[in-house]
Amino acid sequence: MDRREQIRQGAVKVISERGFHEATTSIIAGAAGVSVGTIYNYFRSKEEILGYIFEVECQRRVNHLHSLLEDESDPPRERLRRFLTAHLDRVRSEPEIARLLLQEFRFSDRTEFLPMRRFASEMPRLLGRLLSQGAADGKDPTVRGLALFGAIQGLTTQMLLAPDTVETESGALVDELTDIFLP
Amino acid sequence: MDRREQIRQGAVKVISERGFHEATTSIIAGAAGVSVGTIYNYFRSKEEILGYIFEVECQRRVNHLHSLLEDESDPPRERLRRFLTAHLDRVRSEPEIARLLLQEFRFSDRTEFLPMRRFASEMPRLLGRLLSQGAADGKDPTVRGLALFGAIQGLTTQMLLAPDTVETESGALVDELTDIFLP
Amino acid sequence: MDRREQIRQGAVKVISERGFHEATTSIIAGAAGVSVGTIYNYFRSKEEILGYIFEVECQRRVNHLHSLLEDESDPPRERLRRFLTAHLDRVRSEPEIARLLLQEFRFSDRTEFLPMRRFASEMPRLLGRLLSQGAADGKDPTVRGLALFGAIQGLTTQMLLAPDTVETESGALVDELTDIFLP
Amino acid sequence: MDRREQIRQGAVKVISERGFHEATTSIIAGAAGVSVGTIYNYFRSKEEILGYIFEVECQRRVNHLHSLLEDESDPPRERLRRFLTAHLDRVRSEPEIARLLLQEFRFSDRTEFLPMRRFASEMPRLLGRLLSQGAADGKDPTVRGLALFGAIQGLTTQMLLAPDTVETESGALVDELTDIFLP
DNA sequence: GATGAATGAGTATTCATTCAT
DNA sequence: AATGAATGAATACTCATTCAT
Repeated sequence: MDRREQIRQGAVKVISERGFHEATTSIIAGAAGVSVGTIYNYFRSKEEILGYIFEVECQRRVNHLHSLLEDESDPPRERLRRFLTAHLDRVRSEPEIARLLLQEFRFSDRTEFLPMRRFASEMPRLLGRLLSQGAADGKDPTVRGLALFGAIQGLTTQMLLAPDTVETESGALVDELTDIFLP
Repeated sequence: MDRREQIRQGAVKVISERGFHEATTSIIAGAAGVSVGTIYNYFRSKEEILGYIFEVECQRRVNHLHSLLEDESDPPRERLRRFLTAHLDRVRSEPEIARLLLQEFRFSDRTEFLPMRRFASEMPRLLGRLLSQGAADGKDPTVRGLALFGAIQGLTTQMLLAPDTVETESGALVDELTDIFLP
Repeated sequence: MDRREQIRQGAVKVISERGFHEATTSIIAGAAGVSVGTIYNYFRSKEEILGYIFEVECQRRVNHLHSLLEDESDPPRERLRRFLTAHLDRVRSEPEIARLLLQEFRFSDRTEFLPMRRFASEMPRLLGRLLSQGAADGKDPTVRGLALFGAIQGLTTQMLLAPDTVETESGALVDELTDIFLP
Repeated sequence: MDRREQIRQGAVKVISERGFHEATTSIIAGAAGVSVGTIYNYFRSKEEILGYIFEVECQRRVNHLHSLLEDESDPPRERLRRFLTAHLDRVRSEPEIARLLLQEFRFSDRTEFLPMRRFASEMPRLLGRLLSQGAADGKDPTVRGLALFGAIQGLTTQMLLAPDTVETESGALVDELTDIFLP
């Protein structure tokens, strides 16, 4: 039984529901099915748990985008659609993690939060590259990458906050976003 | 002297620097030039201060957008540019407030955080309306509004986190965003 | 009401009974008649309380010895007797403090424990000076000072540990000690 | 391999460096080259280890003094000198143990600390007997025994705390102490 | 016997909030 | 209204001890 993973899962559940600060170590321990002490056999601090959650989830997303960029068999437009679809699916299937990622982002430069920072700089860069493959107009892709990254966050936030206002089915959402950024 | 305003200003300074949770009431009181006790004569709780900050700042932004919508003398594209320019200027002149707004957003549905929620639903709606005035293609403007709102947030975040990666001058940024959303 | 003093007294009682480590802040607070929080309005930490206790008590003893040294109207032998008598009286009237001083002495060089260290170096020096006034044999008084200081501690310890084995009345004890060190 | 002894030695090292309370069982285990669990196969509790350390070290000292008392071939003065010399040598060669003995003495009457208590009552008694053999003045040797015992402790403490203030070589120290107590 | 992962009671410290002055 | 001392609930983290392997 992988304790570190077990604790991570308990923490995701609790933190996404109550926020990091209201998620006490003892509640996390309860949700993970271990005792408080055990948490500290696998993590140096409560914050390290949050850092680890980001590490795992961010890596997952960055990896996916990387693989789409390397695979050049499909046109960029198609690859963007695939990424957006996968993202929205993940939001719908694991809303707690999405909520946690959006909510618990920390500006802080503590090492525990480095993965968050790297994620926030890497994703826009990669998205920018994808866009510039699609619209080879020679422009600096930075701004468009950031805009797309932000747009995705904006839509995700809305889906989590007020799902009924974004009733559009995933497919249509993806179409619209794609049209905006790769018209 | 408007005590409530005085306290709000102290709180903005302190919270934007240290985050809401590390901003103790006594530090806020110090920054505001009042005593802890006085805070509680004007606010029911520490969270109410945060709520009030959002109320003021969000209202300011919503009002501006409203006025742009009502004034139909200029074409939508021009009005969008004006809004984006004003926004970026505000970020550059009051980065602490921008940081605070981005960082302290709460999903929670406590009444104290209602202004945040309303802001997060009102702004995309208004932005959507502006966009649909510009591209009267009959499509539901919801998604585009959310995307633009998110894009603005994404750029703002980056400007605060890593200003040197978004060296583009305000004008160019505005141009690019406008081109994306009202091509 | 002098809170710092009030807390010091509560702490002396509790620490002398249970030892520093078993004396929890909440028990100290209870004994002092204040709440835990109040302790931290007057002391930075639990250890600072111990430091303060030593500061007060050590100062008291050092001062007394100083005054005896300055007053040269009586012969050294008489002054030594007066010091010993005063010391034994204090042990009998405030055994908890004596116990605490003997028990909680810390080798540690944390600033909180500086008063203890200074006490442990100052007293032997002063006692040595007193002895050398009495037996002007030109010898270095260091060793005799330390020996006397230690002898006093030894007797005190025994009086606290097993009072019945040192049944000798104070006067006789003082006589014997004086005879040993100023024969 | 005598596990109990092995653990005792690890504990002496760790406790003398960090103090009993900061010496965690796991650090002791590490220093002893066994695992935490093993400690509890040989000791009922952490405190029992401390008790055992005192038992061994105190016994060693008491035995030595006993043997000096029984061997009446040398005059008492010479025997006192031999004891003091041996003691100071031991302090210089094993300062950690001396430090531990001085620092971790417990007034508590828990059985674990009985050896300390017995030591603190036995040694002065034996020292008193030695002194009374040397100065057969018929006086009760109790006080002088306690005084000598305390004096030895006082000098030892100083040697450990501030070795440079007691630069006198061992021989001279012994001479002075002997002169004081057996003039 | 040896191990070391799991346990959870125990504790110093913080800080929002109150209320007597 | 303004103050700030007093409050005590709340919480992260430690570590002696146990016990299944």
